[in-house]
Amino acid sequence: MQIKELARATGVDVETIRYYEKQGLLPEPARRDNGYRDYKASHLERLSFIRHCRALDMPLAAVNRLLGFVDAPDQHCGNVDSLVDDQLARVRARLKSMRALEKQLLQLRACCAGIQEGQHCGILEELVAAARGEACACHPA
Amino acid sequence: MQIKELARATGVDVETIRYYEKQGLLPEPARRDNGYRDYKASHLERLSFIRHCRALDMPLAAVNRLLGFVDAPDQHCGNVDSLVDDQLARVRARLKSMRALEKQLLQLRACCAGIQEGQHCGILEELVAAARGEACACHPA
DNA sequence: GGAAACCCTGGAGCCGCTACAGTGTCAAAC
DNA sequence: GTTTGACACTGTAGCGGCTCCAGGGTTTCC
Repeated sequence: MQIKELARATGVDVETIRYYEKQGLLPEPARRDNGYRDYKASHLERLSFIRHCRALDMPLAAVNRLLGFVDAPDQHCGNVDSLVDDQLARVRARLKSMRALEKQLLQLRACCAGIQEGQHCGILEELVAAARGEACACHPA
Repeated sequence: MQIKELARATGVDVETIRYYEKQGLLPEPARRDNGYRDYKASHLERLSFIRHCRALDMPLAAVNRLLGFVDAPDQHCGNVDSLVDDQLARVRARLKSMRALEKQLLQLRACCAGIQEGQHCGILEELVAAARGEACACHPA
């Protein structure tokens, strides 16, 4: 299988595949006489695995460790568990701050609602006030 | 005011302040005889403004445009409005995908619940199955 | 006069790609 | 046989928003 076929089969960009190889996530495939990479089914599977983990937004380092467990399946499973837990914790932390952010932006936007009379922009005034340390709509005291 | 004082007053790292200057977000301050930067109150205010926008997770380019509106306040306010709207849309899109992610990770973690008998790791099996294109807990068909 | 704490510049590193430039190879069409 | 086009290769640079480091200078305090 040429790289393009692997790319099509997995939905991963060609450059990304080469990048994963360079990062040691995907084993180096055999080469044809012309130097082209020649992938086997095992590469496809491994690449799909990687993409699946990436779809869960795991950092490549975590994916790499997971691959290590796949390769050495007699390892203790608790390590896998904690990788997933870590990822979950990261996602939840981000969710929390994103929710706060949404609220702040909504409040900020409300400052501008319909005024728009040239000189006075409620949003800008809010932001400038906030920069002066005063209470602001998005970050109330 | 020396850079360290400005850093303390705003909670921004010294290196980050220099970075903002290099990026054109913070105007170059006067220099003392020894070459040290000498900041004024206006710098403090501007830096606070930048940090406030960054706290709303606006990209620096958007912050820069906002600063332009601050400097030329007779601009039409609708531009400011749409900057905030864009940011809100970005945040909401990320919120959506993060929520999906949380769900997926929860389902994945449930595969492992308490089994842990050496050889069989539910999570790994899930991920490997998913890589084979089968339905998986985190990404059901 | 020596140590600690500050300042400077310029450049590299982080993540996970993405996008080149410059070159080589192969298959099909003319 | 040659020309086109799609594919392949390597290596390097860029993105954002910092963060850290090396290698130097300055100030302050004991």
